[in-house]
Amino acid sequence: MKLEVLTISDNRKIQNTIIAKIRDLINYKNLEPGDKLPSERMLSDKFEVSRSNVRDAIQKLEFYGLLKSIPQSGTFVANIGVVAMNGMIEDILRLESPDFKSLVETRILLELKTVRLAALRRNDDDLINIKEALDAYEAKALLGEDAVQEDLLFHLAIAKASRNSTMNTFMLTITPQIIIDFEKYHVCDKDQAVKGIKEHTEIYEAIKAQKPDLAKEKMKDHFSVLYQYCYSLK
Amino acid sequence: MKLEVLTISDNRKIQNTIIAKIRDLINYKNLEPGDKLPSERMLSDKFEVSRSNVRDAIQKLEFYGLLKSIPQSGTFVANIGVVAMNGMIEDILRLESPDFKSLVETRILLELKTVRLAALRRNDDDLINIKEALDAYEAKALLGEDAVQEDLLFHLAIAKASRNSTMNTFMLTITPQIIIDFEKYHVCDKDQAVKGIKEHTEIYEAIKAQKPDLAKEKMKDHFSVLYQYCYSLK
DNA sequence: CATTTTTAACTGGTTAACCAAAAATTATTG
DNA sequence: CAATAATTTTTGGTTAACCAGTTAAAAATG
Repeated sequence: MKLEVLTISDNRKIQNTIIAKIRDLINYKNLEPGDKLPSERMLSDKFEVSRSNVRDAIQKLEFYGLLKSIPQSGTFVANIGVVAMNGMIEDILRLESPDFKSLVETRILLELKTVRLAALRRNDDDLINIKEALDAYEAKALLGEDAVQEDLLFHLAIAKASRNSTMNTFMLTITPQIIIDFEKYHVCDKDQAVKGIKEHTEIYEAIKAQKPDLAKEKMKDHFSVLYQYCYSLK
Repeated sequence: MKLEVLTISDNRKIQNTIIAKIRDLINYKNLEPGDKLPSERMLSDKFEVSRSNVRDAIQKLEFYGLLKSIPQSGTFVANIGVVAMNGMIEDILRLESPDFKSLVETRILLELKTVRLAALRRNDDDLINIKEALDAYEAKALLGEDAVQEDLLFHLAIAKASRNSTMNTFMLTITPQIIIDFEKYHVCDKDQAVKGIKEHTEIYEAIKAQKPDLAKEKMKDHFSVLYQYCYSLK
């Protein structure tokens, strides 16, 4: 089954139009932090779009912390000023979907940090989780089967042990696309999988021994191929 | 106007319940990548929740790249395997809201990279944007007014110039909460704002001169207070 | 019987009516 | 006239009916 992405551009377009209109409204009416936006009904009426579309746009701005909806009360402008509001909405409207290179670049940055933090902060439960992920990866890789998923679950287990919820969330958001791209571009082949077992084990041992610098170095080694691949793309 | 956060826990709870049920369904029915999920109507019927709730849950899983909805066709399991699917849903269900320390820690990590990339990749337009943000900050800070917003817009302009869409998005997602926390904890006081002008200018000059290492160093200096603040929290 | 055409059922998305809680307004009361 | 109580209006959230496109089944055709 092939997954098409036809309607997304249309959907984003109308959503972005509404977001821009909300921005204009905030500016025109000089709405300050904490002020109430017109009701969803009024907005859908004013903008001549469906209330669902208005709700979706509000939800997106809520995700970025710019608005806050309160049931049976209203939608409110967040406690950031008009300047930041305008700047951020501008950026949100221009956001492009992440390319592979940008994803990998970010992943390497994040993981060199999470592995360090994991070595510093991990508790015994974290260690067990990481070990389980490592074993699952090893089992799959030794069989010569595709182990991209188990690979990334190992890395996610480390991110979890870093005790940094923001980095953990970020890792979660980029992982699915990375898996898809990896399988698409065949980034990981068989012999790399076996090589990966050793590298993973070394990373695990460094975290277990609570040696942050060593853990980071081992992760760096592990990423060397990916690093080159990433920067050879363009 | 005070913004309460009462309903969120309830909303998340029911949404997470549905996500867990979708996970169980995928496992029970052995749905593989590309397979079609039962229709929203069937799910809302089976789970005994409203179709809106089902749609919201699907939307969240879509955000994390685990599902894909196609109009007039169905909702499909993404091209990642069951192992990654289970692991990621597990993590998503356990995701906690980001604490201030985790936000700042992540921000410092991201910005030490984006400023480097910006120095390497910035074009003339990027430079103009950064300069404008710098001037706006300077004007506000010299007047002794609160310039937290202009401060962060300067940093967002750098993130934009880094030409890494993923990091740019991540910076956007954490910025509003950082602004709110900064104003809440009064992280930036008056004399720091004036000191900030010099630091911002130095960062700008390094980016202009396309000296990545210098830019990173200047950003590090700029963050030194914040860094200490962050790690003194606990 | 294979192939094409037509029809019916099903899909996610949209719309409009409805709900309960919160605000705002009006009426009542001391 | 101020303070309280009752009522109406307004709100985001929910529900159910509807829409247009897709998909699968059935019928027609050679």
